Amino acid sequence: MTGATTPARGRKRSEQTRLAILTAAYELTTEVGYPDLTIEGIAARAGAGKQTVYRWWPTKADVLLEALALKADLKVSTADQGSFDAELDAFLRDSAALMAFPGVVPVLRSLMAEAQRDADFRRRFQDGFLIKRRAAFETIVERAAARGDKPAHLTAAFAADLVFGLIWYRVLATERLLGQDDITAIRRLLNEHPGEE
Amino acid sequence: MTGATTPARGRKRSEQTRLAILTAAYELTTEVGYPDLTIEGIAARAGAGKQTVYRWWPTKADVLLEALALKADLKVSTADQGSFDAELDAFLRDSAALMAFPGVVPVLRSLMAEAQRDADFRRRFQDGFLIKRRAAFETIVERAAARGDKPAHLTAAFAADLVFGLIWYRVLATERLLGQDDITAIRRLLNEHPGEE
Amino acid sequence: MTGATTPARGRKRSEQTRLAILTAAYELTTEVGYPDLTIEGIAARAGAGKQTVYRWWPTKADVLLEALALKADLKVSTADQGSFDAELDAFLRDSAALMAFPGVVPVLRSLMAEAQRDADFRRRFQDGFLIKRRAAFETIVERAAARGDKPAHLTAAFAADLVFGLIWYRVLATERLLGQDDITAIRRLLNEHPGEE
Amino acid sequence: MTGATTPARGRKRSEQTRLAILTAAYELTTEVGYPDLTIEGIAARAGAGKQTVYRWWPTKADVLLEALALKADLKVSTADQGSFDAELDAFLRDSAALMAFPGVVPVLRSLMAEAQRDADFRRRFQDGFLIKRRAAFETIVERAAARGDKPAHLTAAFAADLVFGLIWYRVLATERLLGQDDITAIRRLLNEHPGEE
DNA sequence: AACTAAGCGAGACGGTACGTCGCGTCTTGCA
DNA sequence: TGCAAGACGCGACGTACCGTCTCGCTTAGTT
Repeated sequence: MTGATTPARGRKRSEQTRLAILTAAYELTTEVGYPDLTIEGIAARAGAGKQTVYRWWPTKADVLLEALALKADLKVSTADQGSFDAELDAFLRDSAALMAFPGVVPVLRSLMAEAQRDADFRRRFQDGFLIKRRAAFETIVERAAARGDKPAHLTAAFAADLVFGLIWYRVLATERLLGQDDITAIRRLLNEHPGEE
Repeated sequence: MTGATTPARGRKRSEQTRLAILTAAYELTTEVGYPDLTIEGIAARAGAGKQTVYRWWPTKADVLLEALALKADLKVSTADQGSFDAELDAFLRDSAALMAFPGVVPVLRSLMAEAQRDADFRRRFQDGFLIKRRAAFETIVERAAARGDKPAHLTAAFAADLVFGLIWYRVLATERLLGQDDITAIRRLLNEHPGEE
Repeated sequence: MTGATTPARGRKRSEQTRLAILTAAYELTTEVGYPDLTIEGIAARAGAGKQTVYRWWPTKADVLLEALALKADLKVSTADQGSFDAELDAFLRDSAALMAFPGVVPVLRSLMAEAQRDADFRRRFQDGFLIKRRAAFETIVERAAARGDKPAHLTAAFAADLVFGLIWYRVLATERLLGQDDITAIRRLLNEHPGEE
Repeated sequence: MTGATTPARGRKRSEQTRLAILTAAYELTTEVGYPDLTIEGIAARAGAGKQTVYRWWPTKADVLLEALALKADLKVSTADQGSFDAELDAFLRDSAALMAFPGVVPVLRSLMAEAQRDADFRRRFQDGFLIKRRAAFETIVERAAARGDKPAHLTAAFAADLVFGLIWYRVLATERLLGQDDITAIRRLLNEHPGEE
């Protein structure tokens, strides 16, 4: 049971409006950029009232966070591929693919930026995005450990910090996105000499 | 000569006002947070006119970037310490020390966030902060390479991406700042099996 | 029969809800004032839905107009008292008594104000309130004329304008309500030299 | 001396903008009516910012009150004309003329309506309009008293209540404005038999 | 010493988005 | 069909800052 909430009186939330708002937010971000994205603009483009936006999302960043899930495939493969290296490769390719979706990189930048400004959104962004992806990665490392496949001295947490650090640093601080050479370099780094001496 | 500008007629820029503005900006950021930092607020707190702020800085982020240099020691040791590992250790300790300055972490977060929103400021932030620190780190790696001290397969650029990635990821995406254990882990990672072929 | 409407299908109008709405409107007006009186507020206080209010009254002013009849005694004595002066006295006392009902003066002010803004309500207010009271007064004057009791040069309409003008002006433009001295002054004015030619 | 206010620093108020706002308010009222008059609309029509309106006037009614003085001739003749009746006649003609100005009657209705809703504006309306006109009228009556020209039993205050009551009642509660016959009737009423017995 | 530029604090200006509030309409499900 | 609940499109509210623009004053050189 999901709680004894009152049995849903009154008019129901319009799914059509919800989608119109999410789409409008995503498109507007790519068109005018996040700083010029406004709740007013989202509502106007979606043919919705401002109140309707405010009723369901606390900030424009939250709209965008939900829109991201609607527009881009956020799934990360964590299937057992037999070896740590193969799973790592799959994970990194998935990540690169996500960022190749049109509009995703600017949205990610904007959300991370917003997370620096708004402590409440920071938490929602961590819970709704960062932690999920991190958990997927850590699953891989832990399976590798169970398999005896993992380099020594490499905790799952530290490996995650390294990998996500690299990805995010590239996005936030440089203009160089993750390429095949980077994937190769990471795989070599994390696989080197799994504590054999 | 950097241009034959007319030899400074009229009243000179007030250094006192400049410092008052930088101090006001830094303090206000720690007090109310970057999003609630306003040019109006800075000017009022500094006892200055808005025009004076706009005359010398394009955005509030630029004021803060300059204030950071005023308030915190941005120097990084790049002195030759004989070994890559020793210099790496010194560099990481310097970095951790910078972030221990009161108010520095919130300011760094805010500047990086602003760099995601404002493409012009992004460039100024990269040139005025990110690239400088990166150059210092790369100097260390290159000296190690010259010394034959550097791990194989590790370019200076990739090492820098890894290290700064880790540092920034911790600041931006988590609440865990760089600790002694992290420094140890990085040193081990970057020193492992130096050039075994 | 007033029309061959289908003989009332479905649920009947709830008298209880009607009274709850009228009472809520009246009380809210005295508590927060007419400008802050809202349909939403009335419905909420009455435990009714907004739709129910809109179904039966076009505007909040109309609710209040009906509530006035519920809360205050709107009856004016027009009984034949033998003389114009006696009937005038009774009429003026009734009027003063009405305005002594708690909450009546603010409501009258609000309704008259609304009548200036909304042409449709203006008509309903005139028909449902102003004209009725005016008719009562003119009845008195006309009976006086029939009796030979009426001052010369005094038409019923002009006398009504004078009397209602005085009463309303006091309410709308001053803080001085009608007192005994005013009643005396009016009686003297309207009775002076009755038909001396 | 008009007070030791600080000696006017900063940019001065723009008289041009002030007039544009007053004109816009007056015109909009005649075009869309007072209820649909909005500060936003006034500012937009005047080519001004909303803040500029709010800086100088507390409510739209105050804008209109000041606009009235700009647009209509509010002067009332109180010159000594030798007799009470002549001065009364002049006063009533002036009043009728004011209300013949295009747009004045709707504005007066709106201001009086607003004075019923907003206690603060009520005071400003009384001080800035009602009391001034009343004072003019009472001057006339008092001069008549000094001249021995005034009817007995007629105080200046009561006469003012009667006259302004009639005028306002006509405007607020009826569609019949003050005409020549009304002026005649009032003159007769206030002049009749000046207490000669 | 008089003149001429700036720089400066102050603050009014035209804008624009904010987040809130109430409007009047429209489901939705129960009586 | 009436009704309570409540989501919806809409649009004005009054506020907050934006970045620009006078103002009058101060502070330097330049004549």
